[in-house]
Amino acid sequence: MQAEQGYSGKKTAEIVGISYRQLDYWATTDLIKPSLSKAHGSGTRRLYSYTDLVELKVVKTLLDAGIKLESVRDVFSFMRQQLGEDISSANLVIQGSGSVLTRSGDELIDLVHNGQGVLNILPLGTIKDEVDAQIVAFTSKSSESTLAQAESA
Amino acid sequence: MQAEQGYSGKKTAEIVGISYRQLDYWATTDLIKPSLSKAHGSGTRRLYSYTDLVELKVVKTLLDAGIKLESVRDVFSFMRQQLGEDISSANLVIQGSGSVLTRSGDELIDLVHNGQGVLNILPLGTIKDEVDAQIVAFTSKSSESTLAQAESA
DNA sequence: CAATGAAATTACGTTGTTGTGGTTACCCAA
DNA sequence: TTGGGTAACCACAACAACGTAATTTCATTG
Repeated sequence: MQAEQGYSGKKTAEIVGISYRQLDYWATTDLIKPSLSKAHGSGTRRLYSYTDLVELKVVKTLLDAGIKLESVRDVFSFMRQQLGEDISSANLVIQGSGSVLTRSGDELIDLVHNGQGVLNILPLGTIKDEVDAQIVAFTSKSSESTLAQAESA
Repeated sequence: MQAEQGYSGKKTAEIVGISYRQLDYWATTDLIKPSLSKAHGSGTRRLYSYTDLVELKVVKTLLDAGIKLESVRDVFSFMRQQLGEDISSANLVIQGSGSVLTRSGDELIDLVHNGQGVLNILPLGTIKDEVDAQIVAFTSKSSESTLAQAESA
């Protein structure tokens, strides 16, 4: 038996807390596509990676905060490049046109102090924690699998 | 001849930088209605106050920042009470469900530091300045009228 | 008072993001 | 190999937030 080879569409939607319709729509409209295995017709299966889960959760969080999906699309055009490793301590800051990833708290405070337009601040550490919690909650029944394994996807 | 008795619909839209359709839609759907004179049928005129202009500019700024109008409606349910006098130094902070007005910068920093969910920060001083600038720009031709008079509306 | 310009109203179309439900086609187990 | 389950796909409806273009009705000027 293989270890978790990623997350199915249905399980992904459950973990992230979105509807399957949303997951599907976002995939077909090129917002977030499954990086492990893309669909190629009816009957085929999508396979999402752990990083995909985090990105999807970011989308959901922004939507819950009242941001339009259209704006979320813009954010991800930028964020996809920067989103490398230690997201945990970073903050995503959206300023009208562009977006920034701040590593230290000081950077963030500077932005807030100088702030001219609207600032939108999203702590990524919290996002990751929530995803981890939901993974544990939904994978507990499926026997053997540690979080460490899950995140390596 | 009377001094500026408020702002007409068309002039208001120009000053704030929105379409007349938006102004109309927001009025008929009870987001922001003209406080000096409401419409009561075709041919009648709406009359907006200076405070109305600032509120409208807040709406536009939030829209430009990618916030859904539906969320803006929620914000104004709250903000309408607090929006009294010295807005200039205040910041509007939106946190998922509710909103807060911070007077000092320290309050704001605290919120950012503790921040769990998504924070949306809007400096109201800038808004007021922009409205003032546009009032001057559009009222210059209409002869006599100082900004002090305009703000007293 | 009548005409005219302007502003509110109405009507219809559009677009993006879903919900719902049916259809197709693959994957896997028996 | 052959079903059966399931996941992707498709079609349609709905809704909010407008754009655009008549159309009504007032306010004001001559």
